[in-house]
Amino acid sequence: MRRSRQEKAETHDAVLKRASRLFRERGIETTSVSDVMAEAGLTHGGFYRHFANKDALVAEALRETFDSILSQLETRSREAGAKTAVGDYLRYYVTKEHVTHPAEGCPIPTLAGEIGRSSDALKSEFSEQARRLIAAIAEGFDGTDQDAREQAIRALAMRVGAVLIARACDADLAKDVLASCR
Amino acid sequence: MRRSRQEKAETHDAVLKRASRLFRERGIETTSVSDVMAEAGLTHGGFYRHFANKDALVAEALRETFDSILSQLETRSREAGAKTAVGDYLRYYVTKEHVTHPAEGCPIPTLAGEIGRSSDALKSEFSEQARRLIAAIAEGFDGTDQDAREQAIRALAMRVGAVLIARACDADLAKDVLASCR
DNA sequence: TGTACATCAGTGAACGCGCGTTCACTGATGTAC
DNA sequence: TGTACATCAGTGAACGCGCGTTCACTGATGTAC
Repeated sequence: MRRSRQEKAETHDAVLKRASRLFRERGIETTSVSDVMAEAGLTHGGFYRHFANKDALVAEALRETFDSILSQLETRSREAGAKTAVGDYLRYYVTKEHVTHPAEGCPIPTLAGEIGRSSDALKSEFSEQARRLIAAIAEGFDGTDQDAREQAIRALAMRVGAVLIARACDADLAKDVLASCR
Repeated sequence: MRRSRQEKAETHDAVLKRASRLFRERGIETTSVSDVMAEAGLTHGGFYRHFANKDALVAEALRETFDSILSQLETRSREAGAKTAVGDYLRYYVTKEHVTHPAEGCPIPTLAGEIGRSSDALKSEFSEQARRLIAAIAEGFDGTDQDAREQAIRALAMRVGAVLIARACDADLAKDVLASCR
């Protein structure tokens, strides 16, 4: 039952994409290796042909998640300019759509809590990705580089907090939180 | 070995206070009933004389946590006025102290992610407590009630996001995030 | 106030369960000639 | 190009472990008289 190199690469990619969605939807600790493999149509045993352990999957899935978000942002930026791209992203960030569909959304509100309690290696991976996102958002702001970066951090932080709170609230309060942070 | 009514109440309170700290420090899912009981100097078996199940502990501990924070805020508000009390709280929120000591800090950055994925009952409890905190923070802002409330939500959301991100980052990025959100 | 009995706070062994990880196995793919 | 053998992707049973929860038990507290 050995698979070709290409088939292996396809499996690896599929596992990563399923993991990326599941982690954002259910959290890291609450998503099992078996869950991820089953979602990719496989059994859990084969997992260790692709990843050293669950931590390695988490790190790789995190990179994959940010890669996907950043590449969308860059594409839109080339099409319509950085200001529009960033404006659209920040507008989408505080929508009901984003709050109710974490699997397709930003990993920060869902995963940052758990990452904060995990290994330095994962924190370091997260930091790298967060820096990239902040830099991309800063492209949409005016002023000196330093100034734009600070504005980007504030814009992101407020929206991360808003989505985090909105997801933990009843519909009524969630609505107020989103409206106030628009 | 039966204990008096007062001793039972003291035990209940101790368990709640330990749970409040542990949940904020390690997260809900990652803190076991045994951990909490051991921290209170007891064995796990007695837990069910105090709580129907772990969910009930989580809900009660969440209320206890917010009660404690709000009572501190109110005391300070009576001493120095709402503006100063709220100003102090928001300043403390984005300090290194708060980032590195989650056990004594606000439960929102640590627990909101997990609460968002849990039962409606817990979300409803969280919503009630969040509304109280928002109302207390709004006391420190000017304008109409509606206006002050929206400012309070924005101020809280940005700081929740900042602390959440800072805890998941390396020291370098954490510093920038806190500085930008001050 | 004293006594007899019921109650129940806390203990520690035990339960079923799902977790991350390991491993012997299968058979198609990769490689060396 | 064909053949023989080594490799290894994926399977599914098995592992040790810690979890939430249950339960028989102990003996001090609470209550009824």
